[in-house]
Amino acid sequence: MEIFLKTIGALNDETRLRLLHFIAINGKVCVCDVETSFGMVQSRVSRHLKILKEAGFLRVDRSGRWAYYSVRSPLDAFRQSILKEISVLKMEIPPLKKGCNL
Amino acid sequence: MEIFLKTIGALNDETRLRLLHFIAINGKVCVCDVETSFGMVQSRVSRHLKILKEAGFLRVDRSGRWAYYSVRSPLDAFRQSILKEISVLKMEIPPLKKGCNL
DNA sequence: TTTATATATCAAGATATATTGATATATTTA
DNA sequence: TAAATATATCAATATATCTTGATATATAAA
Repeated sequence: MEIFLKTIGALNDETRLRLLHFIAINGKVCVCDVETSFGMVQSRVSRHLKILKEAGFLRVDRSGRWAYYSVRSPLDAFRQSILKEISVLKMEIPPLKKGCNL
Repeated sequence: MEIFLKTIGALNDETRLRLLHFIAINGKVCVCDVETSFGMVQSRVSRHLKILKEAGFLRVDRSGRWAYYSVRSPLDAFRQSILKEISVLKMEIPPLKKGCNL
Protein backbone atom coordinates (compact mmCIF):
# COMPACT_ATOMS: atom_id res chain seq x y z
CA MET A 1 0.00 0.00 0.00
CA GLU A 2 2.71 2.46 1.02
CA ILE A 3 4.77 1.48 -2.01
CA PHE A 4 1.78 1.80 -4.30
CA LEU A 5 0.99 5.26 -2.98
CA LYS A 6 4.63 6.29 -3.35
CA THR A 7 4.60 5.06 -6.93
CA ILE A 8 1.37 6.87 -7.74
CA GLY A 9 2.40 9.99 -5.85
CA ALA A 10 5.56 10.22 -7.92
CA LEU A 11 3.43 10.34 -11.06
CA ASN A 12 1.06 12.96 -9.72
CA ASP A 13 3.08 15.91 -10.97
CA GLU A 14 3.50 17.19 -14.49
CA THR A 15 7.13 18.14 -13.98
CA ARG A 16 8.04 14.59 -12.95
CA LEU A 17 6.19 13.08 -15.89
CA ARG A 18 8.23 15.24 -18.21
CA LEU A 19 11.51 14.38 -16.47
CA LEU A 20 10.70 10.68 -16.50
CA HIS A 21 9.88 10.68 -20.18
CA PHE A 22 12.97 12.76 -20.93
CA ILE A 23 15.17 10.19 -19.22
CA ALA A 24 13.33 7.30 -20.87
CA ILE A 25 14.18 8.88 -24.22
CA ASN A 26 17.74 9.96 -23.52
CA GLY A 27 19.08 7.18 -21.34
CA LYS A 28 21.66 8.17 -18.71
CA VAL A 29 21.59 11.85 -17.91
CA CYS A 30 23.11 13.81 -15.07
CA VAL A 31 21.33 16.40 -12.96
CA CYS A 32 23.01 19.35 -14.65
CA ASP A 33 21.91 18.12 -18.08
CA VAL A 34 18.31 18.06 -16.91
CA GLU A 35 18.77 21.43 -15.26
CA THR A 36 20.04 22.97 -18.48
CA SER A 37 17.66 21.17 -20.83
CA PHE A 38 14.57 22.12 -18.85
CA GLY A 39 15.80 25.47 -17.52
CA MET A 40 14.92 24.54 -13.96
CA VAL A 41 16.81 25.35 -10.79
CA GLN A 42 19.04 22.55 -9.56
CA SER A 43 17.32 21.91 -6.23
CA ARG A 44 14.06 21.37 -8.01
CA VAL A 45 15.53 18.84 -10.44
CA SER A 46 17.35 17.03 -7.66
CA ARG A 47 14.22 16.75 -5.57
CA HIS A 48 12.05 15.40 -8.38
CA LEU A 49 14.63 12.85 -9.51
CA LYS A 50 14.91 11.61 -5.96
CA ILE A 51 11.14 11.11 -5.76
CA LEU A 52 11.14 9.19 -9.05
CA LYS A 53 14.02 7.07 -7.83
CA GLU A 54 12.33 6.25 -4.54
CA ALA A 55 9.17 5.35 -6.44
CA GLY A 56 11.12 2.68 -8.29
CA PHE A 57 11.29 4.31 -11.71
CA LEU A 58 14.86 5.54 -11.77
CA ARG A 59 18.27 4.39 -10.65
CA VAL A 60 21.26 6.58 -9.99
CA ASP A 61 24.91 5.86 -10.67
CA ARG A 62 27.44 8.15 -9.17
CA SER A 63 30.70 8.79 -10.98
CA GLY A 64 33.05 11.49 -9.82
CA ARG A 65 30.96 14.51 -8.99
CA TRP A 66 28.13 13.49 -11.27
CA ALA A 67 24.97 11.60 -10.55
CA TYR A 68 23.65 9.80 -13.62
CA TYR A 69 19.97 8.96 -13.57
CA SER A 70 18.40 6.38 -15.86
CA VAL A 71 15.28 4.25 -16.01
CA ARG A 72 15.59 1.32 -13.66
CA SER A 73 16.01 -2.03 -15.32
CA PRO A 74 14.51 -4.51 -15.11
CA LEU A 75 11.23 -2.72 -14.54
CA ASP A 76 8.19 -4.62 -13.29
CA ALA A 77 5.17 -4.97 -15.55
CA PHE A 78 3.10 -2.36 -13.75
CA ARG A 79 5.70 0.40 -13.99
CA GLN A 80 6.37 -0.60 -17.58
CA SER A 81 2.71 -0.12 -18.42
CA ILE A 82 2.86 3.30 -16.80
CA LEU A 83 5.94 4.31 -18.80
CA LYS A 84 4.19 3.18 -21.95
CA GLU A 85 1.16 5.28 -21.04
CA ILE A 86 3.36 8.30 -20.38
CA SER A 87 5.16 7.86 -23.69
CA VAL A 88 1.99 8.64 -25.63
CA LEU A 89 1.10 11.79 -23.69
CA LYS A 90 1.43 15.12 -25.42
CA MET A 91 4.16 16.81 -23.41
CA GLU A 92 6.77 19.43 -24.08
CA ILE A 93 10.03 17.54 -23.89
CA PRO A 94 13.09 19.69 -24.62
CA PRO A 95 16.05 18.32 -26.56
CA LEU A 96 18.99 17.14 -24.47
CA LYS A 97 21.45 19.95 -23.83
CA LYS A 98 24.66 19.08 -22.00
CA GLY A 99 24.87 21.31 -18.97
CA CYS A 100 28.07 20.38 -17.23
CA ASN A 101 31.27 22.41 -17.47
CA LEU A 102 33.69 19.70 -18.59
CA MET B 1 -1.94 14.67 -20.17
CA GLU B 2 -4.78 16.26 -18.26
CA ILE B 3 -6.69 13.00 -18.32
CA PHE B 4 -3.65 11.05 -17.23
CA LEU B 5 -3.07 13.40 -14.30
CA LYS B 6 -6.73 13.19 -13.33
CA THR B 7 -6.53 9.40 -13.42
CA ILE B 8 -3.36 9.33 -11.35
CA GLY B 9 -4.60 12.02 -8.98
CA ALA B 10 -7.70 9.98 -8.24
CA LEU B 11 -5.47 7.12 -7.08
CA ASN B 12 -3.28 9.31 -4.93
CA ASP B 13 -5.39 8.90 -1.82
CA GLU B 14 -5.75 5.91 0.47
CA THR B 15 -9.46 6.51 1.08
CA ARG B 16 -10.21 6.39 -2.63
CA LEU B 17 -8.19 3.21 -3.13
CA ARG B 18 -10.28 1.56 -0.44
CA LEU B 19 -13.56 2.82 -1.90
CA LEU B 20 -12.56 1.72 -5.39
CA HIS B 21 -11.63 -1.77 -4.24
CA PHE B 22 -14.78 -2.00 -2.15
CA ILE B 23 -16.91 -1.24 -5.20
CA ALA B 24 -14.89 -3.59 -7.39
CA ILE B 25 -15.70 -6.35 -4.89
CA ASN B 26 -19.33 -5.51 -4.21
CA GLY B 27 -20.61 -4.35 -7.58
CA LYS B 28 -23.31 -1.67 -7.53
CA VAL B 29 -23.45 0.23 -4.25
CA CYS B 30 -25.15 3.44 -3.29
CA VAL B 31 -23.57 6.30 -1.39
CA CYS B 32 -25.35 5.51 1.86
CA ASP B 33 -24.07 1.92 1.76
CA VAL B 34 -20.51 3.18 1.48
CA GLU B 35 -21.19 5.75 4.18
CA THR B 36 -22.44 3.06 6.56
CA SER B 37 -19.90 0.39 5.65
CA PHE B 38 -16.93 2.71 6.08
CA GLY B 39 -18.36 4.92 8.82
CA MET B 40 -17.56 8.06 6.88
CA VAL B 41 -19.59 11.26 6.63
CA GLN B 42 -21.70 11.51 3.51
CA SER B 43 -20.08 14.56 1.97
CA ARG B 44 -16.72 12.84 2.12
CA VAL B 45 -18.00 9.70 0.37
CA SER B 46 -19.80 11.74 -2.25
CA ARG B 47 -16.74 13.79 -3.03
CA HIS B 48 -14.40 10.80 -3.40
CA LEU B 49 -16.81 8.85 -5.58
CA LYS B 50 -17.15 11.84 -7.84
CA ILE B 51 -13.39 12.05 -8.24
CA LEU B 52 -13.18 8.33 -9.06
CA LYS B 53 -15.99 8.73 -11.56
CA GLU B 54 -14.37 11.70 -13.28
CA ALA B 55 -11.12 9.76 -13.45
CA GLY B 56 -12.88 7.09 -15.50
CA PHE B 57 -13.00 4.31 -12.92
CA LEU B 58 -16.63 4.47 -11.85
CA ARG B 59 -20.01 5.02 -13.41
CA VAL B 60 -23.11 6.18 -11.63
CA ASP B 61 -26.70 5.15 -12.26
CA ARG B 62 -29.40 7.18 -10.65
CA SER B 63 -32.61 5.49 -9.61
CA GLY B 64 -35.12 7.35 -7.49
CA ARG B 65 -33.23 9.14 -4.76
CA TRP B 66 -30.28 6.73 -4.96
CA ALA B 67 -27.04 7.00 -6.84
CA TYR B 68 -25.54 3.59 -7.58
CA TYR B 69 -21.83 3.56 -8.25
CA SER B 70 -20.06 0.67 -9.95
CA VAL B 71 -16.84 0.01 -11.83
CA ARG B 72 -17.10 1.34 -15.34
CA SER B 73 -17.30 -1.24 -18.04
CA PRO B 74 -15.66 -1.73 -20.43
CA LEU B 75 -12.51 -0.50 -18.77
CA ASP B 76 -9.42 0.26 -20.84
CA ALA B 77 -6.31 -1.87 -20.38
CA PHE B 78 -4.43 0.74 -18.37
CA ARG B 79 -7.15 1.23 -15.77
CA GLN B 80 -7.65 -2.52 -15.64
CA SER B 81 -3.99 -3.02 -14.81
CA ILE B 82 -4.36 -0.45 -12.06
CA LEU B 83 -7.42 -2.19 -10.58
CA LYS B 84 -5.51 -5.44 -10.62
CA GLU B 85 -2.61 -3.80 -8.82
CA ILE B 86 -4.99 -2.37 -6.22
CA SER B 87 -6.65 -5.74 -5.69
CA VAL B 88 -3.46 -7.21 -4.26
CA LEU B 89 -2.79 -4.37 -1.82
CA LYS B 90 -3.25 -5.05 1.87
CA MET B 91 -6.12 -2.75 2.75
CA GLU B 92 -8.83 -2.74 5.38
CA ILE B 93 -12.00 -3.26 3.38
CA PRO B 94 -15.14 -3.45 5.55
CA PRO B 95 -17.96 -5.85 4.71
CA LEU B 96 -20.91 -4.34 2.87
CA LYS B 97 -23.51 -2.99 5.25
CA LYS B 98 -26.74 -1.66 3.75
CA GLY B 99 -27.15 1.89 4.96
CA CYS B 100 -30.37 3.14 3.41
CA ASN B 101 -33.67 3.36 5.27
CA LEU B 102 -35.91 1.40 2.93
C1' DT C 1 45.46 23.44 -0.29
C1' DT C 2 42.50 26.70 -2.22
C1' DT C 3 38.85 27.20 -5.69
C1' DA C 4 35.23 25.63 -8.67
C1' DT C 5 31.73 22.28 -9.87
C1' DA C 6 27.90 18.93 -9.09
C1' DT C 7 24.59 17.42 -6.13
C1' DA C 8 21.67 17.07 -1.97
C1' DT C 9 19.06 18.99 1.65
C1' DC C 10 16.75 22.51 4.39
C1' DA C 11 13.61 26.40 5.61
C1' DA C 12 10.04 29.54 4.14
C1' DG C 13 6.36 30.73 1.49
C1' DA C 14 2.97 29.44 -2.11
C1' DT C 15 -0.29 26.25 -3.87
C1' DA C 16 -3.20 22.21 -3.85
C1' DT C 17 -5.98 18.70 -1.65
C1' DA C 18 -8.75 16.54 2.20
C1' DT C 19 -12.10 16.78 5.94
C1' DT C 20 -16.00 18.53 8.22
C1' DG C 21 -20.44 20.65 9.04
C1' DA C 22 -23.90 23.41 6.80
C1' DT C 23 -26.87 24.03 3.13
C1' DA C 24 -29.25 23.05 -1.39
C1' DT C 25 -31.81 19.93 -4.43
C1' DA C 26 -34.47 16.06 -5.76
C1' DT C 27 -37.34 12.19 -4.78
C1' DT C 28 -40.36 9.63 -2.11
C1' DT C 29 -43.62 8.79 1.67
C1' DA C 30 -47.18 10.25 4.96
C1' DT D 1 -48.65 19.50 0.54
C1' DA D 2 -45.41 18.61 4.36
C1' DA D 3 -41.81 15.74 6.17
C1' DA D 4 -38.14 12.54 5.50
C1' DT D 5 -34.40 10.55 2.85
C1' DA D 6 -30.39 10.44 -0.41
C1' DT D 7 -27.10 12.98 -2.61
C1' DA D 8 -24.32 16.96 -4.05
C1' DT D 9 -21.94 21.09 -3.20
C1' DC D 10 -19.98 24.93 -0.55
C1' DA D 11 -17.05 27.37 2.92
C1' DA D 12 -13.66 26.98 6.43
C1' DT D 13 -9.93 24.75 8.26
C1' DA D 14 -6.27 21.33 8.32
C1' DT D 15 -2.75 18.93 5.93
C1' DA D 16 0.36 17.90 2.26
C1' DT D 17 3.19 19.10 -1.67
C1' DC D 18 5.88 22.26 -4.72
C1' DT D 19 9.15 26.00 -5.59
C1' DT D 20 12.88 28.82 -4.47
C1' DG D 21 17.12 30.48 -2.47
C1' DA D 22 20.52 29.30 0.96
C1' DT D 23 23.60 26.12 2.75
C1' DA D 24 26.25 21.67 3.18
C1' DT D 25 29.10 18.02 1.18
C1' DA D 26 31.97 15.76 -1.98
C1' DT D 27 34.94 15.58 -5.90
C1' DA D 28 38.07 17.48 -9.08
C1' DA D 29 41.01 21.16 -10.97
C1' DA D 30 44.27 24.97 -10.32
